[in-house]
Amino acid sequence: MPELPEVETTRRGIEPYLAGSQIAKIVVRQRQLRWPVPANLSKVLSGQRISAVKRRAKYLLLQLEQGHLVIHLGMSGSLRIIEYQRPQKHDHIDLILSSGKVLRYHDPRRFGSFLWHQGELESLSQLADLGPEPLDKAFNASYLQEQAKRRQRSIKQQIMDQQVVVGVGNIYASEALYLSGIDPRRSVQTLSSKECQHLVLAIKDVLSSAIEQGGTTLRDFTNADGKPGYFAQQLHVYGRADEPCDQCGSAISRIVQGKRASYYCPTCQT
DNA sequence: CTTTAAACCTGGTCGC
DNA sequence: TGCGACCAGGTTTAAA
Repeated sequence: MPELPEVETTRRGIEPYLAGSQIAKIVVRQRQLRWPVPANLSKVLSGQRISAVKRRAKYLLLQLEQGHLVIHLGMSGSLRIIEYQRPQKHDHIDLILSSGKVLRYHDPRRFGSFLWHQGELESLSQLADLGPEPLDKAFNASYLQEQAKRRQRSIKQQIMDQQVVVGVGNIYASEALYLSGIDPRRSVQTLSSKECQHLVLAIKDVLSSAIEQGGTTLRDFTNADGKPGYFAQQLHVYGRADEPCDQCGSAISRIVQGKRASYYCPTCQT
């Protein structure tokens, strides 16, 4: 389910349990994820202490003594902290702490990943070509306009490109374009600096408020039965084809761009 | 180099 | 109730 807010919410949820604690062992029930889970993972990681729980883009990074455990939730992955109990369907990996608590990885579609990376993060290929974090100062209007010169494509595809800016997935791309009043089909080069400014602010807004709302449900995070603290974000256009626009009442349109659905208001977004 | 399509998977929904 | 088609929040890799 994860876009950046869900990943950050997950990070905040698991950090208190993981930071400073020691890994007892790792149990892998299904190693066929996006990439195969390393066979010797438990042997390599057992006994190591987790010094920090970090995030870069949609990757979660568990900093250990000798490297990082690199976790991606793909399209359907989730992590939660539980007291040990019998694994359910699609509970692929347990990271068992010395305390007895378990970090359990669940992922029906298995597009996620669970990798061990020894040494410096800079040498990790998955992180090498990523753009700035959306909530960072480096992601601003002039940067976005500068990036627009490099390629010819729609603004929707531009902001979903992880090399341009990380963490903007299909839902929040549509939402941010709605909030800034920009038609998703517009070519990047046609955006004025004012429009770039609006779009950047909208992206920061929609992501940070989603993270904030995630925080309000974090108390549910350790619930054995429940989903991790995912939240019902108020969505203006995503998934609302043919429903009336909140602002003007026009029917929301659904189109396909780069094989992904885009939703927008044909009246408010120009 | 850019751009597009296919691939990795399971599960839910919709129409017949 | 069953079956096929299509859809799903991501990213990499191959092909054009």
